[in-house]
Amino acid sequence: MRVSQLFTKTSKTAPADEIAKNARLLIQAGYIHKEMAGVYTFLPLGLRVLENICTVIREEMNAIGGQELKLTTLQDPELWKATGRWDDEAVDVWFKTKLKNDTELGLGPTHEEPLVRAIQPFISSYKDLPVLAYQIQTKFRNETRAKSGVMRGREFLMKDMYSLARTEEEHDELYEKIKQAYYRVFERLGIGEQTFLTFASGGMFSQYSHEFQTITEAGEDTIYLDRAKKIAVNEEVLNDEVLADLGLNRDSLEAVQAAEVGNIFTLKEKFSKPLGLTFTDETGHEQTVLMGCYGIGPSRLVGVITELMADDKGLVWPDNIAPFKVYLARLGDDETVMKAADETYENITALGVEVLYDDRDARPGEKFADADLLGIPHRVVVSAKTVEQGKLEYKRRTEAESSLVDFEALKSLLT
RNA sequence: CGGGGAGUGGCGCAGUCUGGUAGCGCGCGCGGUUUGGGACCGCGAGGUCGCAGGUUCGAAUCCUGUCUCCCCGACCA
Repeated sequence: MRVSQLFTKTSKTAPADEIAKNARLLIQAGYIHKEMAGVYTFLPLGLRVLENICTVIREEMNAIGGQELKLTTLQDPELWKATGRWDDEAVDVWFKTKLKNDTELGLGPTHEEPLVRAIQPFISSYKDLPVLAYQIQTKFRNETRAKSGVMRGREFLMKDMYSLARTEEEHDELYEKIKQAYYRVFERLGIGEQTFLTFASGGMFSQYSHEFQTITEAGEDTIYLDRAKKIAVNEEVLNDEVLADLGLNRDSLEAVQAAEVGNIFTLKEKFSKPLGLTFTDETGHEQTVLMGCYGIGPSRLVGVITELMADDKGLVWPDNIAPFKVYLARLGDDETVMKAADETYENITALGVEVLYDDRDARPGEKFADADLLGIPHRVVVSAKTVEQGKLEYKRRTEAESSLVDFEALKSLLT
């Protein structure tokens, strides 16, 4: 992609009405556009990052046998009345609307009910189980206060997986398998080091749920962390009984701010029972399916990764989720430089590496500043100097010094 | 929802207290000089001053109402 063709531009100033670092930088760099409070458009560069995150998640969900589907955004009140969750008292974040004929509808804040109803016709025997089904879908939640940029929106993207098991043992196995997949996801997204399994409230059906909390000042939760054991306890469930149960010592805990990037829940029969999701077991008896649900917020992750990695020059993306891997800056417009830069663009692209080629008639400082602000992990410069020496200038976003390399060396740095 | 702050060209801001018909920087267009960390000169385009009502000869400025945005708190299935 040529910068001259990209319709977004960077700005020298951050928006005045945002305080959250993630929103300020993502808007300044042209990754997102704020539509309303808590509602953000993903522009081309931002969408690439979001899609790259989704790709990592999909690969890991598919690797453990997850089957992707897409549930609807519009929700049928009758379905939710069956589980008692249509009532605003029970779920206070509903966006509700109406059909022309006055029938009420909702915009899905989560999807347990519709998932159960969509899958129910296909589950009748123990032979049909277990199942892992997931989707990546826009959720709508009427938060009283949106905040923290893309980390807490009213409209946001979520990956939600649902497990359907025959027995508690089977459920536990699935739960553990998904937990391990989550570790791999956060590892691949470059936040594995800062992300901790955290014990949180399990609701009515299990003692705990597990959150994946990433340490960042921008986070909304306070967690108590045992770094050596690599586990944490959410402030909301912290008490002596819980600590004893988890084998943790209060003195070895460290209180830190963290952002919830994933949450896994045991649901047991909470939704399957009222909605009649049952199967016939080996002995011919009807049993209720045991469920679990497992969420990751890709759009929130864009914000969390920004908060965690950005520096004073702008965004910083890990290789595998960057919108482009290489920022190719052409300095000068001599014919030889133009030709060399065009060739370099083609050569790197031919390696299967995505390049953002700054072919603009702009001064070096502006190109370097944009390369930094956009957070592209590798920068390559073609100029009269490099052409003269038959080399390319290479620098990582996170390093201060550049070096001259030949194409073969560059190739090994990029692949 | 309670408390606090703010809405003025695309972006960042001044002007509001003390009413007199809107200004600066960036960006944008044209011309020229420039070219290794956001260059410079000249010319130019661009604004219902959030919205509605009121006071006044006259309102960005005063009054009333309303909408929106941000922050703190509460809330977070």
